[in-house]
Amino acid sequence: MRRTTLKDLAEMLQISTSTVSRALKDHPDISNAVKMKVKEAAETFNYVPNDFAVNFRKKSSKVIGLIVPEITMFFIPSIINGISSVLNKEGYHFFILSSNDSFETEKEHLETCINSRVDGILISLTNETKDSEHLKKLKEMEIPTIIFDKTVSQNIFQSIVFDNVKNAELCADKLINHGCKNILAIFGDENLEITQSRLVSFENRIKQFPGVTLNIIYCNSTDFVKEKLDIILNDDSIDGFFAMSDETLMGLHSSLIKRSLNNTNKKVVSISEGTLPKYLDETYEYQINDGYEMGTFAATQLLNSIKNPVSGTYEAETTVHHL
Amino acid sequence: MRRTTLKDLAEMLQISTSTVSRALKDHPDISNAVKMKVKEAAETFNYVPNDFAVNFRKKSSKVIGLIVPEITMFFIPSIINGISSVLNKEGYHFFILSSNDSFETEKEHLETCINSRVDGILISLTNETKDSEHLKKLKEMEIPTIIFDKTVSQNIFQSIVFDNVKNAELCADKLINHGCKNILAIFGDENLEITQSRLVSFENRIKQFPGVTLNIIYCNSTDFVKEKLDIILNDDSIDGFFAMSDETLMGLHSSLIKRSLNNTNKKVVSISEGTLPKYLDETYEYQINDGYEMGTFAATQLLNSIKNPVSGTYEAETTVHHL
DNA sequence: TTGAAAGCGATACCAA
DNA sequence: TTGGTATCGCTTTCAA
Repeated sequence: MRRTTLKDLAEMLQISTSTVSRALKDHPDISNAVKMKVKEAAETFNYVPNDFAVNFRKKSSKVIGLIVPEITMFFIPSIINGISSVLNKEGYHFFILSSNDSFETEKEHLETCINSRVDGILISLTNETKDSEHLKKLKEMEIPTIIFDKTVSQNIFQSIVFDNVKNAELCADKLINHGCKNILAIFGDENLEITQSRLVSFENRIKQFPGVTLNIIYCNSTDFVKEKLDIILNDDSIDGFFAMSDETLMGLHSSLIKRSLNNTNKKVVSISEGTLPKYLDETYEYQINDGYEMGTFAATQLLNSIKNPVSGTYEAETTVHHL
Repeated sequence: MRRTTLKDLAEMLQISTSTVSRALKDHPDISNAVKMKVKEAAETFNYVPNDFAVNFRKKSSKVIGLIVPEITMFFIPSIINGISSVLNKEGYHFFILSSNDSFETEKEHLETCINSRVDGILISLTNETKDSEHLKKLKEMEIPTIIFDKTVSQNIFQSIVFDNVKNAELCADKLINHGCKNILAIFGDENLEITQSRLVSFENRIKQFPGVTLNIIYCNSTDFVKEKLDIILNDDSIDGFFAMSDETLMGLHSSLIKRSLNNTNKKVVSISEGTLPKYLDETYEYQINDGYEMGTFAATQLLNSIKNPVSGTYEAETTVHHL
């Protein structure tokens, strides 16, 4: 079914398309009589402006590309909510593209974003991504981009990350304050920067307390956590646990309840996105990485740089924000 | 920065834009010499076709609108993965729009989809949505639409739902087979069709076994589950639990471990999306509603009706698929 | 084998 | 206050 266009209305009313266009958006130049006539016709013929054509004309798609390494249940829903809340208000939409933890797919998605002329990009990098070479093209094409959560050390765009150092230290403090003497810390993929930063700060913090023993394990999946813990938990002297993420926490939780070790005096502290914790054991303690907040912040920063484009490289463009 | 256009290339090479356009897509009419020349120029000047303009010209946005009642951690990630997997392969993208459980917002999102000329819509309705009046416009405008998961009884489009009757019955059977005699069933919002269909079939099934007692509670939030269970669990004679969803299951789980009632001979059976269960108690049993599968199926059906548009109303259009 | 030109639906400048 | 017209970037028919 052909939809009514400006031209259709113009022909029906025997006036020009320019007049119709202006009447529809209450341009002051147009007489009230004409405005009325046009609006009435638009109403009766069910005229709907074609945003697609408008954006094309205005050279702005009003679309943002969101590229994430994977669609996880812990982080993605909250970050989507955060992003939506600021973008929708401003008339923007966004595509979700999942790299499925593949650097190649990430590159393809970037091409897709470029081809479809997104107005900006929000990207969280895959574990396979080691540098930001492939992002330079975006810089050349002057496509506003914000990197969030998973990033690399060299920044050519603004990036937004959680304050891993602070969070890991605070978790360490909680265990110490609870009087734990024999701590088991569970980390994720050893190669990730996110793991390393949490590891170093947690470890350093614990080391400041001489009487405390620290054991560390790395598990890049929830199942792996369970597997390792099945053995480790035979050591009943462990009195404190640290999980660096929701994924590791879930493995830990599963193992503890299996052996009925929850509800004991063993303390569990974790860095978490925050949605899940309310479903687990109420005695666990958390340091929250708020995905919603990251989403709103990232989207806001992106809209800012879309509205105030800068040419060349400024310091402000490569700022790292700690949440 | 202005991006290189077809016209730019044409001017540089002193040939027409039509020739450039055809050369770039290996049209048989074009001589190899010209093709080479054009492709080389395109390469050196970093030419990227403007999908936006192409789609505009072709009157197809290659965009699907995904409207969901809310962004939950249980269902949304898997359904997004399912949808992505089929759409991306076909060169389509999709917007996510969350109605935040508001009928008004749902209507607004539909307008948005219409305005931005999406090629099709995938929609799951809010709890507030009582009929499909507001969807008729889509029918008039011939916008291919599929309703999934949360739907209403009158269908003017194809819909895809989980087989609630079957799943609830199978869960009942599992409890019975385990020898449970005093069952507590936890349901969500009493007003939802999804609740009613599960309720009726579960109840009917249990009633077929005379010696079995069934208690039912309704809780429209995880917290509410915990609250109610805090009292109910004083009744130690309950030997079987049924949770109708991930949300209710999480409340149940939380309450059980709090009282160390997991790992006992009490049986827990639940209808679940499937991602979460592997993190909980390994003795729980599930009947899976696979979100990924629903996503792929819905997207596939949608692409079908985009490719084979039908005018008027056919029976096939209003089919209800049970997953 | 190539080019000219119309057109997708809207906007905005310049005239009148 | 209104109309004419070029234009956004590309595709596609019709002619040459």
